[in-house]
Amino acid sequence: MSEELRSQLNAEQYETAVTLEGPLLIIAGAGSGKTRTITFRMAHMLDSGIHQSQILALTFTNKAAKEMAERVKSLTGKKLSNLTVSTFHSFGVKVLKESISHLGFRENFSIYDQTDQISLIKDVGRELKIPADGFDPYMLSNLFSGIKTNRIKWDGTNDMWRPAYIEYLNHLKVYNAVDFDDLIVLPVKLFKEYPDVLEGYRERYKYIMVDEFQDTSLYQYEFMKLLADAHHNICVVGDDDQSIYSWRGANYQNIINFEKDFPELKEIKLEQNYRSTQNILNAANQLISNNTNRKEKALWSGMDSGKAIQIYYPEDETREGLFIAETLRTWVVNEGRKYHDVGVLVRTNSLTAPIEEAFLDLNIPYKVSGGTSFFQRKEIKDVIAYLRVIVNPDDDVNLLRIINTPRRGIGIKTVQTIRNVADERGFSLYSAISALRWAEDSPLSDRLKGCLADFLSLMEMYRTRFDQERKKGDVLRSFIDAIDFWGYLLQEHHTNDKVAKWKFQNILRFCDFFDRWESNPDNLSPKLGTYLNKITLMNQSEEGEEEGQVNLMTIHSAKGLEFDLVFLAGVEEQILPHARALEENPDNIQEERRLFYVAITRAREKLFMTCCRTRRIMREVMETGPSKFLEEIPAELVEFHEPDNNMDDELAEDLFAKMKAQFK
DNA sequence: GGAAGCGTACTTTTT
DNA sequence: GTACGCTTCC
Repeated sequence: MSEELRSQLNAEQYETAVTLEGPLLIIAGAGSGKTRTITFRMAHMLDSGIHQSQILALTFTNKAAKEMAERVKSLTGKKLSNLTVSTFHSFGVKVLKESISHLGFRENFSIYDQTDQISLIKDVGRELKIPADGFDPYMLSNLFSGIKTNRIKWDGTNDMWRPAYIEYLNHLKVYNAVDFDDLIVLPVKLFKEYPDVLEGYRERYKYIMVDEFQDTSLYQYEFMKLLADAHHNICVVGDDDQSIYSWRGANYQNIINFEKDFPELKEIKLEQNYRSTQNILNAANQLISNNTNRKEKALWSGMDSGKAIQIYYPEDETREGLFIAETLRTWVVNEGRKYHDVGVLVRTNSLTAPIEEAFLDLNIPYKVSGGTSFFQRKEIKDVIAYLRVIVNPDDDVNLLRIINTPRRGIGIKTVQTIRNVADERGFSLYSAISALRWAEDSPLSDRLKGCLADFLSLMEMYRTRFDQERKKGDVLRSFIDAIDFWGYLLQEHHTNDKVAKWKFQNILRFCDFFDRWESNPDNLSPKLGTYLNKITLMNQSEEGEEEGQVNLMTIHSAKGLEFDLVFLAGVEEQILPHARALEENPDNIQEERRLFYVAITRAREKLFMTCCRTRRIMREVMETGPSKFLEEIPAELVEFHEPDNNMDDELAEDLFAKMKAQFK
């Protein structure tokens, strides 16, 4: 490694970056320069003659994958189109794309997100005539996920759902569809049952790196271990204190499994924090020391103690939003800072709404990450559903979504008839429609047969066009025109054509995304199916990295990020710790504390927390109390700003109204 | 049989 | 805000 790069790392970071062979466990405390260290490590690998195609780096979010790839590229100045940096799930897709036929699926399979999965479970319920009361598709989706990944066993309490689960699996197979869990579970199955497939990947990927290791599930660990077992060049980086995905199967016991499975490992701790002031760090350290069963860490910072943590008690969530908006604007204006250096964090997505309102009122530029993503919007999902059926006609869930959207006279009764035929013959709906189209003894009227025939020829025509034509973006535009989606939107929103216009704008944006993806030179095989699989795994529209915007997001999506100024809103009992998490299992208090820890350690210079005295939760105004986690932060690190009781409600209301008017 | 209109409940975190 | 269910109308 060059002297210049070396001088940018401390001793432990350097050791991490130059240890390329053998198993390596990095315990990287919050803000310890983890990303920098592992990008340097990858750069060093490339320098040492390891070919880019031999490296596999696995992350949890697309954002993290993208960032890591970009940083390695800019550090080395190389193009690196053969370097694999991807999420576990995307890597699973890649494996399945190549070899899923062994498992009885075809390579044009659909991926079902939780929404699709829930529609499928509803269909299964209807088919098995399960009475609606006590049938909770959302709960079942979690149960099935637990069963599939061995986190939950069948027992006396859930046994009655077994037939539904079996039916669910059958349907996936018939529809040629896989769910999110399958993206990990099926590759593992493939590796175990077809050793030559596994061998191929072991040959190729000689160096593996796993980021956010504390968030791996037992299944993902197995996936990773199968790949690494041949050569043992595996580096995992994690921090048990930042494990916040246990509800999704993450299990930081994997750190212990790793020590057991790779006993010759080298362990390095990165404990110097380069991010936060000493005050912020002390608060975080004190808080997290209340958790048991941690790996001991002594995070220290070379920085000044900095400002005390500020705690405010707004009257309600509207004023909380205004307080945050006001305060951060003052900071930006008075100290000449940028809006993008501010992060506003919340426990749940629903808490963003009042804060957004305040930002809109005061004209503060902001962006929300997480929440309902662009690709989850109804109009976009509809278009995607069409494309899914074009790629994979057997995909019943998506077929049902679009068969009568826009309306083409195929209603519930007709679908029911088709469903019966499909079930009788073990067909998918699409095959059943094809069979019924010309059938003499068809139970359908000629008019309906005509509608179905039109639908089929539309889909078939565009399947050919998407296959054969170069500019698929234009094919997509032509398709949207052919189904008259604009007319449909107008009709659906005849009371408010602004909504229709906005939705159509989104569709056009979607077409633009598609163009950009298609014309990206790194994109070796721009096939429609590949694109669909990619966006199903994409949470937010990666585009739009605009500067100068306040970042508003959940704590979960803030992991890995840092901001000069951080606001943590809704620091109240019931919210942080979240009531539902504790209800599920009182031990979850530790994970809630880790969430709080992650939130605090996002801040570099200044940290504000707000607890409302009352808050509207689902239309009801509730009295709320401050989070008990606040008591775990040493008082000398904190400045409390007690609510001003002299100011009565009306007066305050008036004041805020004036304040708002002033900035309109 | 299919479409349109209205009311109600929903929101813990994400690949 | 939105998705779903129920009722009513064509």
